[in-house]
Amino acid sequence: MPMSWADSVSAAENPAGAPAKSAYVPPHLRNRPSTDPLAGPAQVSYAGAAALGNNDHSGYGVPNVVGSHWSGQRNEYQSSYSGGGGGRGGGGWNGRSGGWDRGRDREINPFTDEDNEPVSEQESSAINFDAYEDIPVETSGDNVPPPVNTFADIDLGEAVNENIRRCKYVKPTPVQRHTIPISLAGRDLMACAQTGSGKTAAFCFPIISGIMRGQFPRPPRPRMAFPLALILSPTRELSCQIHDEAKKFSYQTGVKVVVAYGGAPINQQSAVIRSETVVPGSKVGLDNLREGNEAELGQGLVEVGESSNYNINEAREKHEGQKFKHKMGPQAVDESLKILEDLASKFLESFKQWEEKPEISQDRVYATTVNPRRKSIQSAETVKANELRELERGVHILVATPGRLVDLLERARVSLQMIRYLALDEADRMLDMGFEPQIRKIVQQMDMPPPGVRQTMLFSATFPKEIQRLASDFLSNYIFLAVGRVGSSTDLIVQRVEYVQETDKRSHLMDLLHAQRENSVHDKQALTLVFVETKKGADALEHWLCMNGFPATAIHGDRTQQEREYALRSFKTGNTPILVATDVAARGLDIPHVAHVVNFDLPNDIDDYVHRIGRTGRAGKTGLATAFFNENNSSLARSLSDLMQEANQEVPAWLSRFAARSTYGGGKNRRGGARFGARDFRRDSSYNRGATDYYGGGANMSSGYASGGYNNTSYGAACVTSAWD
DNA sequence: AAAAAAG
Repeated sequence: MPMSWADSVSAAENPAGAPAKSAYVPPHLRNRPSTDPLAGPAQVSYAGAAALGNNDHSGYGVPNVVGSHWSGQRNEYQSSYSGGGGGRGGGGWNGRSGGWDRGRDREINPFTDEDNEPVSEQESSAINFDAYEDIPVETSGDNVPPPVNTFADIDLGEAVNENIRRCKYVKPTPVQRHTIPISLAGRDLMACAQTGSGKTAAFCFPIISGIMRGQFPRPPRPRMAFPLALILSPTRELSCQIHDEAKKFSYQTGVKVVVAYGGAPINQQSAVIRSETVVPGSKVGLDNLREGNEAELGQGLVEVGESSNYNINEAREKHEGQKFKHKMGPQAVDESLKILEDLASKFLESFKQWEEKPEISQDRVYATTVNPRRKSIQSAETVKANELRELERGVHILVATPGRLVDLLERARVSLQMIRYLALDEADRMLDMGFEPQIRKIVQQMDMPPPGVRQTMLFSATFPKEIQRLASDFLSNYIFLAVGRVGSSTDLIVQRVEYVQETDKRSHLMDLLHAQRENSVHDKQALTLVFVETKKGADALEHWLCMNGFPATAIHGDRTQQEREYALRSFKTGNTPILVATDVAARGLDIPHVAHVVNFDLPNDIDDYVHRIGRTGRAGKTGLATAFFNENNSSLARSLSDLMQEANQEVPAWLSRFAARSTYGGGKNRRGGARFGARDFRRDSSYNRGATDYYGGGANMSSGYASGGYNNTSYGAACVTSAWD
């Protein structure tokens, strides 16, 4: 067997004796259930797959079992990269003992912090699983691995199975049933499935499981992150959501997930400093400093002296006790102050750089934080520093938005040369005009292994043909999978179109909201999501609604990240049950209990419409989608009326007339037929003309749960809702 | 034309 691309890279980068040749396992050989379990703890040099062969989960729930998961061979490399396994003596975060281990042993349990009240028996039994019984699934491609019926049929490893149980996932969703075997077989995938169909788990499970069992070359450089898997998504909120999910799925597996995105800091990023500007001699505000999620400093202030002296004792005097948000023992305070010390010295270092070298240097992160004109350091950059630090401490799965990732790549803080898994969520958006150059840069122009070496999975609810063509550049002998739209035959989402002149929209909306208020007196949780076309429009409508006594908030891309997250949280919790949004909220976001989506302004693209209304009717619950239509939307008339017809919705006569009058403009031909978001473009005659019948198998149809074996009694489990997200 | 994504 010739040396693979990855082998040659790791061999070149790893002259120091990492067993590169035996370390790389090609995708088609990975994840074999028959893999010698002994290979786990003994040989894993990077991913720490101890959990695989570790069926007794004595470590679970017992925080201080040192090394139960990272008990693989210790060596200097592992110590310096990921903080090492032992904790005592060796390595640790930033050379201090206990950094990484502390984080691992006290890995926060993502399953306990659910802010939602538990789902009652009654409510959960109301979840309409029957709606999914007949979801059609279409696959095409070469040698498609057969779907599985239960999680038990899939060998994801005991640690992942445990997390599936903790998530209360009873059985795989249709997209999971098909996708997981495909990705476990190492195959590339283009999957067309509605958000809320369980696709995040569908690509996370195989990635996590693969990382746990795989053997990978060691990261060649200590100050650079070498993720094994990359998950890209088009908005910050969606990246966060994926990160949160992935944390659950990887809990206690030793697989480390990091999220990177732009904008203001949030808690999920491990250490967050907020300070507007930092000037020598002034105070550095530290807020919400977190290390391994176990220590939190609130509103602390640290002096940064002009003389470059940072007096840790002074800081201790100031901060011990009262100023911490959460009470921490002296040891925790001690550790936190070490963190402060480290941060402060980095600040000072950056000041030196500024003084000595006003030019911004590319690879010196802190240098770029300096604004020579204002003689200050900008706060956004301090965030980046923390994200970087998190990355430096080791990452297996990186979840990111494209802009920030490009930034990290240009700064050479992240290398993609060890990527084995690439997942694009909302792939059609990622490959449209706005994003495509960045995605191409990331996937094709940096150091990511090519298709065939890495495994690539693309997911979206919609997949226009042109986008499929673009996307096929990123894939190798892929399988196309289309899961029928939920609600297509079951009317889970009732779609209504109303003719409303531009000037009447507000009063019309008010009527809707009034009616809804009356109907849902006893159901305070009925949330309404109102989509508008512009950011300005979102601000204006929010203001108008508030003026008129409706509890509304708004989200759009011109708001700060803090505002965006605040709005989303406030909406989710029902504090402000009306959310006015631009398309930033159209895709992928999982907001339970959205009862009504109002297209105050219709989008110009029918696919955007599909994504927007997909925010309701989730998890088998019914939802309502109302659209305001007028002459300005005539280009959408045809595709909208076709879509509604396909979904067995009532199409008003006036809309049909609009449709008949207009040419096919605003939308694309929905080639997929009534029940799919798209079909494999390779099956189009234009593509296959003259070619051998490579995909000769054609489409394989299978009806969702036709082959049974399901235990219907288990459908009513609590929190099953989230299995679909 | 607008929105999103880096600052």
